[in-house]
This record gives sequence, C-alpha cells and structure tokens, in this order.
Amino acid sequence: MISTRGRYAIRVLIDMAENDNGSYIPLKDIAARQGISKKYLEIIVKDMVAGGLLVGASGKGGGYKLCRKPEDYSVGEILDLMEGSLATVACLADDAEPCPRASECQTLPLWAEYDKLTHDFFYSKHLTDLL
Amino acid sequence: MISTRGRYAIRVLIDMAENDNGSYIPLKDIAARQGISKKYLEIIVKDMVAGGLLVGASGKGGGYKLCRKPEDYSVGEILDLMEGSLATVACLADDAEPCPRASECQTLPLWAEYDKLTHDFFYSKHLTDLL
DNA sequence: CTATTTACCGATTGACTTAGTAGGTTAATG
DNA sequence: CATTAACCTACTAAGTCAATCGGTAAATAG
Repeated sequence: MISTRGRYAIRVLIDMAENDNGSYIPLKDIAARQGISKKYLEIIVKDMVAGGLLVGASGKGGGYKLCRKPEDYSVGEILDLMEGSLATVACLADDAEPCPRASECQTLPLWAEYDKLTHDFFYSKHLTDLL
Repeated sequence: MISTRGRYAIRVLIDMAENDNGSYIPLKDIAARQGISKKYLEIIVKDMVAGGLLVGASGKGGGYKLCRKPEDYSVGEILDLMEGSLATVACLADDAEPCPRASECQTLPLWAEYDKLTHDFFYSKHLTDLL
C-alpha cells in the first residue's frame, strides 16, 4: 500500500505544476487547495526538498517551487524517495541484509519479477501524465 | 509490502505440493522443513482452511492436505485471501467506502492501472510455476 | 527597524498492524 | 486410553502511520 507520504507528495507536485506562475508558492495555499493539513505537509515537503524534488525559500514571498520541468519528474522517483522503498518483500529492498535462504528460495524470482514490473511501470509515468 | 502471512502461505503450499504423498501432512513437519514457528503457522493455516485452500484433519494421522491440483492455485488468490487486499491505495480496496474526491482525483487512474497490472500478474502465476 | 510571513525543526501522540507467544480444548486413531 | 494433531482465545512487544504541538530561523514589505 502506498502511504499518504507518497500520495500527498504526488498531489503537491501536481498542484504546483498546475499553479506555477514562476514565483514561490506558500505551502499554506497548496494545503488549502488540496485539503490537507499544512502541518503534516511540512514534514513531507521538507523531505521533498532534501530529495531534490523542490526548492524552498523562507520569508515573505517565499514558499516552494518546482526545480525541473514537469516531464522530468517520474512517479517512480517520487515514490522511491517518499516511501523509502517500493520493494515487495524486505529481502529485495536496497538496504536489505542478504537473506540466508536466498539461493534456495522458491518465491524470490516471483517477487523479483513483480518488483521489476512495478519499477518499470512507475518510472515510465511522469508528472505530465497526471495533469 | 507482502507480509509474512502471504509469503508463509505460499511457502506452505509449495512445501505441501512437493511433499504430497496423498495422506495428511502434520503442520509440525512443514514448520520444521520451512524453519517457521509452528505456533505462528497455526494461525495462518487456519485461515487457509477457512479460505478453501486446504483441508485439515485432527487426531493421529491427521494434518493438512491440498484440496486441489497445484496448477489450480493462483498466487493472486492466495495473496488476496491472506493479505486481505492487494489494493495499492485504500480507496481501491474491495471494502472501501467511496472517496468523495474520486471524481476529481488526478491520481486515481494511475493507481487503478497499477492495480490491474498487479492483479493480472499474480493471477497469471500458479503454484506449479513455483515448484 | 520592525512586524509579518514563511520555511524549517524536534518531540510527542493515539490508533493500528505485525509477528509472533502462551496455554489451553477438541477430535481422531493406533 | 494414551498419543497425536488440529483448533481456539487471548495476550504482547515492537514498529509504523498520520498526524499535532510548540516553537526557531530567515527573508521581505512597509
């Protein structure tokens, strides 16, 4: 299941792409339009800045701004960043400690195949596909 | 992420298919072969019986037995039963209360497309593909 | 210079889920 | 009738999720 972190991140990016006038957009406006708690969005948006999806600017006239063209954001990248991992099973996560059963595991190929399907699907979708 | 409930259920079925000699297999044997706590497997296997994946028999000489041919078990059915739902987002789960934003939601088609991909993938895989 | 706006930051919380464990009772058979 | 095995209810420790609370730092408009 995709959590609110990933889902809200995508909604924020869509909102920003559709309301982009070149200047910074205050989070307050995005939260109001999307009907999401501004306080909670702060946490999410902070991680998006850290992950290079957005740039922020403090003070009056500040807010957040996209730092790429909408077609250069893939959904897969957004979800990987916000969800930590899209891996189907723990042993296929990037930071997984090697599973001792891996060589004899009869289900691993199944999960690996599904993981590839998932990866290819989400990385083939871009922000522009959602506008 | 697929939890142990779904993963162990598949392993149990694989184990039973590979060690099928026509009679009932005690859970103790499966747990020992798979290196999984028998007590925990009890919970999982109980749900598998309730879901029509297995039949159980009490008493001496009892245990569990497959109730179909291995090719008639789809991975999708197993996971749907054990994980409750394979839905990517809550609003696409079978028991979901309708989302008021659904008609205007710009991401719903994305999740729906991915859900279909997931469903088709797992229902196309059968127990025989894992032996 | 100062009031306002806005991002940024850390800690906490309540509800829920996960992966088990503990301790039995019932059913069947050799 | 002793043994084996399924079946059943309850509990728990740890972790995650979706927030909320109460601030501090930075930038600008007037």
